[in-house]
Amino acid sequence: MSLPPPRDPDALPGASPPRATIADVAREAGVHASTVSRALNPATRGMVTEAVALRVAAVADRLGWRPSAVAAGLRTRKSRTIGILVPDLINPIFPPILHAVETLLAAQGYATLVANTDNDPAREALLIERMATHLVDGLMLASAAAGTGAISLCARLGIPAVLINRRMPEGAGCAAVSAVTNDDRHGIGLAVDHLVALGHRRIAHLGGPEGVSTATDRLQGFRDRLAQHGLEPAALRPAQAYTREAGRAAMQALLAEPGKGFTAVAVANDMLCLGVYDAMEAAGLRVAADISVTGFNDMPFVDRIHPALTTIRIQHDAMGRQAAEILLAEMADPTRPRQNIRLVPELVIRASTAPPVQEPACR
Amino acid sequence: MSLPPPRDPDALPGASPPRATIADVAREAGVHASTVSRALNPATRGMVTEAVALRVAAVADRLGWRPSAVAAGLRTRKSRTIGILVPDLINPIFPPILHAVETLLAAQGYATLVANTDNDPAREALLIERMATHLVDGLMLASAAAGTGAISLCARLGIPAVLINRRMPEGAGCAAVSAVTNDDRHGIGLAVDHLVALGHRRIAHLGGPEGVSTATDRLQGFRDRLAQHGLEPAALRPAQAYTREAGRAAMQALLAEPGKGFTAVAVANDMLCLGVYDAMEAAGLRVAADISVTGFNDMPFVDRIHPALTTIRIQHDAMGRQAAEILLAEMADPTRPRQNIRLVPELVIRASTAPPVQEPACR
DNA sequence: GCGGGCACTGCAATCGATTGCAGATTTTTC
DNA sequence: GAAAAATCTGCAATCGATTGCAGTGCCCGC
Repeated sequence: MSLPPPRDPDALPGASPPRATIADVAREAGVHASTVSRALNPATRGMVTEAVALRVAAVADRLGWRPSAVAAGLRTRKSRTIGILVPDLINPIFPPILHAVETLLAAQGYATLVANTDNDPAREALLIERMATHLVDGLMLASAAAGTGAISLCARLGIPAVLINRRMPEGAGCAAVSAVTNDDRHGIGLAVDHLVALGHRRIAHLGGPEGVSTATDRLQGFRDRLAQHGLEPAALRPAQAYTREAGRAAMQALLAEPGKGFTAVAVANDMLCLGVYDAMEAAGLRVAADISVTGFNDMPFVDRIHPALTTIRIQHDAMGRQAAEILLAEMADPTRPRQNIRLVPELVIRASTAPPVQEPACR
Repeated sequence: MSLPPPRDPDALPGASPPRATIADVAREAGVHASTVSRALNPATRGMVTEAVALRVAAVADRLGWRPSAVAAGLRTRKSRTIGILVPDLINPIFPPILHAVETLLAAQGYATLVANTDNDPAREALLIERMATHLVDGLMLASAAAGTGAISLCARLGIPAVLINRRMPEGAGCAAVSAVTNDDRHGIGLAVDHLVALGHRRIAHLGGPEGVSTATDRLQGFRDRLAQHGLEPAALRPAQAYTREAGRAAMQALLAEPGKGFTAVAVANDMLCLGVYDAMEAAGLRVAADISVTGFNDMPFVDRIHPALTTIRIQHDAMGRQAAEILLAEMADPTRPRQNIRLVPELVIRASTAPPVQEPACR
């Protein structure tokens, strides 16, 4: 077991005890610093005699030596640090993903640098630059939206990156970066199938913010599946952001739209659904009874909102793990072919969907 | 504006373009590297002639030079990185706190290393060691529980630390570390007052895991305030952890307890309340109508669960900001007296509390 | 018994920036 | 106009670990 380095008896209360360095260990063990380095690094340990390795390890332990990731990083140009950018940690779908990523990376000895972009491309670029400054070995981007230069910035900086939950549009350098996403088209299709099976014919879509792959894919999937059922969208409207407030505003607008009327709305994201509930409550409409609502993500606690949300469950955990694994693999071999993984989501039926009433509640 | 460094035309696809160093800038600008360093560092820029500084800055910009935090850190022993340890990022009270911390620190040029301890003291110690390895300038601990050596480990490693949301027990080295917490005793008192005002006389407490300051303070506050009303606790039971499942188990046990019976339960934490709702549903009891429930934290979305939770709202944002400010101040001046800040929470009345029924629903 | 080969270990350079010190230049002052 | 002071800038060491190369010693085979 390691002991703390001996405290300097007359050290100032605020002064930290000087950490033992590799040179201290070398002196104490009677060998050269380079030998210490080799003995203590599992990868090079075979290069030194067993006896020396043991002695060095014992001394290092006694002195409480800890490697300096900074010094090693300067020489090796690797920091054993991975950066993770999320648009907004407050959105509860991210913590589970992050947890999976962090757990896997920590087991491999990596530390994770986490930052919020707040959906601001300028801030995103700044944070990537800053992470480059800290010499991150790789980046996980849960924040990338079309048009932000995030991917090309990473490429320019020479930082391996993978996308989580979002992907680049087909064609546009799609092959340049790996991504682990949900099969968003299929997912929203499940919601449409469910609503149609319940008897709904006038179905609206409340989408995500433009430029975000989850939004465009879900919109696309919505139209396609509806068409397969021989139906037309009853109404379409994107939210300004994936927030509760944006969901409320968009639903309010949808309800105010003249004409058509709809008996169900497939919403692009659970967070938006909270706003949809708010808007419906304000308009005196009942979820399920008047208008059926489906979400997307099955984020924590939506089983406890009222009425419990019918939604599409995604694989947070697998998403985080797979993305981390791909990143590690690409760091080890940058020429590795890029991957585009789609995890398949499933429908979770709860209480926010019901057969339509005869007369559409909304106009 | 900064331009990317010129691409090497025959660079391998996987090869990253070599970053410009301070020496490159020095050569190009016709000055010594030390002058470049001084010219580019805002703090030392005054030591250099304006004209030289401008010229160096121009060259640096043209070459796309970015400082290497790693190299600078090696020399200065500062990484411009702050570590943050949370017990479990999935608990939604942490993301808002983290967001506030991250935003404030990022504005000061700090990056944040985030890790989950999963409530495991061994993992916590390991992570602290690893962060020390990465030379973090300071640590924010949202995970500290009594008995873990986290604080003394930080002290031994010479890393300034502040506690968030949790604090050390009085006496036990309480002065050794600053903490920003809620006034948990007062907070739970508000819940008790509210329940008593509604007419409840048989009130139970479902507490947090033992050894965690939020749990002991809230328990203490519960007893004290109840005593002030001339009442005794109807029942007391700690949960094993701050999780939904632990809440369910504890509530189930509470409901099975023979004797007394209670018409209301003050729960130590919103997350536990979700489990309480689960247990009551399973037992065929209605929240509010049969047993009133109060939470703590006002975490996101509890206004949308059914029935909407009456709870104690804490100041996430202020908590994060103040803790970050204190940490920065203590990093700048380690002899600074420690602070113990208690933020005052407020009661948010929703639908999970109601006057008691005549006959206690539970036994 | 001698040379070749192998297995260790030490030497010294290196990563990229910072900083105490000293030298050089300019400015100030008498 | 010279001495003193102030202002810049360069030199070189330094932070702590890694690693290519060279050297030493040992073992083995012929």
